[in-house]
Amino acid sequence: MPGAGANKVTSNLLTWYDRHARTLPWRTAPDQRRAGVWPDAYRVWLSEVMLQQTTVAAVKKYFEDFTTRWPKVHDLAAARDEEVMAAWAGLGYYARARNLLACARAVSATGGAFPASAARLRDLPGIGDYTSAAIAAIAYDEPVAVVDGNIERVISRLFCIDRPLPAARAEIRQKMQALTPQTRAGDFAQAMMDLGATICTPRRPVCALCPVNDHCGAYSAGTAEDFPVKKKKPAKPERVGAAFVAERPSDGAVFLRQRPPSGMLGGMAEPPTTAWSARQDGATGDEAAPFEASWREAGKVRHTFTHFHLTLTVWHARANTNQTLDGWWQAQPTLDQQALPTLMRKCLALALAKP
DNA sequence: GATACGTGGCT
DNA sequence: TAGCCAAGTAT
Repeated sequence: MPGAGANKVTSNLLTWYDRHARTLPWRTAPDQRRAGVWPDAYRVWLSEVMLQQTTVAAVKKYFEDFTTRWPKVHDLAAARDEEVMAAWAGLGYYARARNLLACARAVSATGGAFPASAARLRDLPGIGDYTSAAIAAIAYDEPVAVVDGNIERVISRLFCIDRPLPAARAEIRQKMQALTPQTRAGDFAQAMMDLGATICTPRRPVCALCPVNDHCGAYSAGTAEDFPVKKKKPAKPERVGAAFVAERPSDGAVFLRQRPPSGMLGGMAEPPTTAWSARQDGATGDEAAPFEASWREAGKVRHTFTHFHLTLTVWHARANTNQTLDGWWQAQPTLDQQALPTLMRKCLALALAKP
C-alpha cells in the first residue's frame, strides 16, 4: 500500500546501500563515514555541478583532471577563465563552468569554506534546489530532501504518482522529505540515487532485486515502467549555418575566435561560424566568410543540441589575412588545449582531415 | 510554468 | 534511426 512503511523503506535502503553502494571517485563509502571520515565539501560541490544532466561515466575523467590541477577551492578560484573553460570543454552546458568559477571565487573570497546549510548554498551561482540539498546532505548530513531525476523516478514509482512532471515535483519533494532520516541523510540520498541508477532504471527496472519492492505501489500493480509520467517534449527544429576553417600556409595554424560570453556555447572558442538560422534563410555559402580566400567546401557536420538539430557546412581555405580580426591563430598541436566544444572539434576535424 | 542550455550512450 | 535519457540551473 503506497505510503505505508516509510521507516521500513528508509532502513531497507540504508542497509542495501551499505552492501551495494557504488564506488565513485568523489564518494566517501558508508563504512568510511561510519568511521568518522567526511567528504571534502569542495569535491562534493565540484562533482555535483559536473553531474548536472551528465552521466557518471562522462564526469569521471573531468573530475580527476580538475581535482588534480586544482586540489582546493582557492586553486580553482585563482585559475584563468580560459584555462577552466578549456578543461571543461566537451562536458557541455558551459554556463556551468562559468558559474563554477564564479562560485569558487565567491567561496574563496570569503575564507574558502563552503556554507554549511542548503539554504545558504542555494545563494551561490550554479547551485539550485538539487545541488544545494545534495551538498548539504552529503557533506554535512543535513536532513534535507534531495530530489534529482533518479529520485523523481523512484518516488513516483513507490507512490504511483501519476501527475506528470514537472508539476509533480512538489509532491515528490514532500514524499522524499518524509522518507529522509534525521541521521545518515547523505547516505540515504545517495542510496536513492544509486537505486535509481542501477535497479529502478528508466527502462526495464530490475524490481526483483529491489530492497523496497514490497513497499512499492507500481511494483505491486505491475506498472513500474509507466512512471514517472512526463509531459511530451516538442520536436526539435532544424537549423543551418556555416563554419570557416582557415589554415595559415606558413605554419598550419588555424584561425579561432571567442564566442560571446553568454548564449549557446558562451565564452567558448570556435572557428568563425555564421549565425545558426532556421532552414528557410540559413547562410551556408562562403559569401558569409570572415575574410576573402579560396574557400573549398569540406563537408557538412550534423550536431544535435537540447532543443534543435544543426547542420553546419564546413569551409576550408589555406589562407592568411592582413586584416585585423577579432581572434587568433592557433597552432594545430595545441588545439586540444583550447576551449573548443565538441561541435567545433567536429568542424575542425573535418576541415583538417588529410584527403 | 516554459524555455534555453551540450553531449554521449542506449534502444 | 530517432528519440530518450543522465546527480539541473537561470531567466
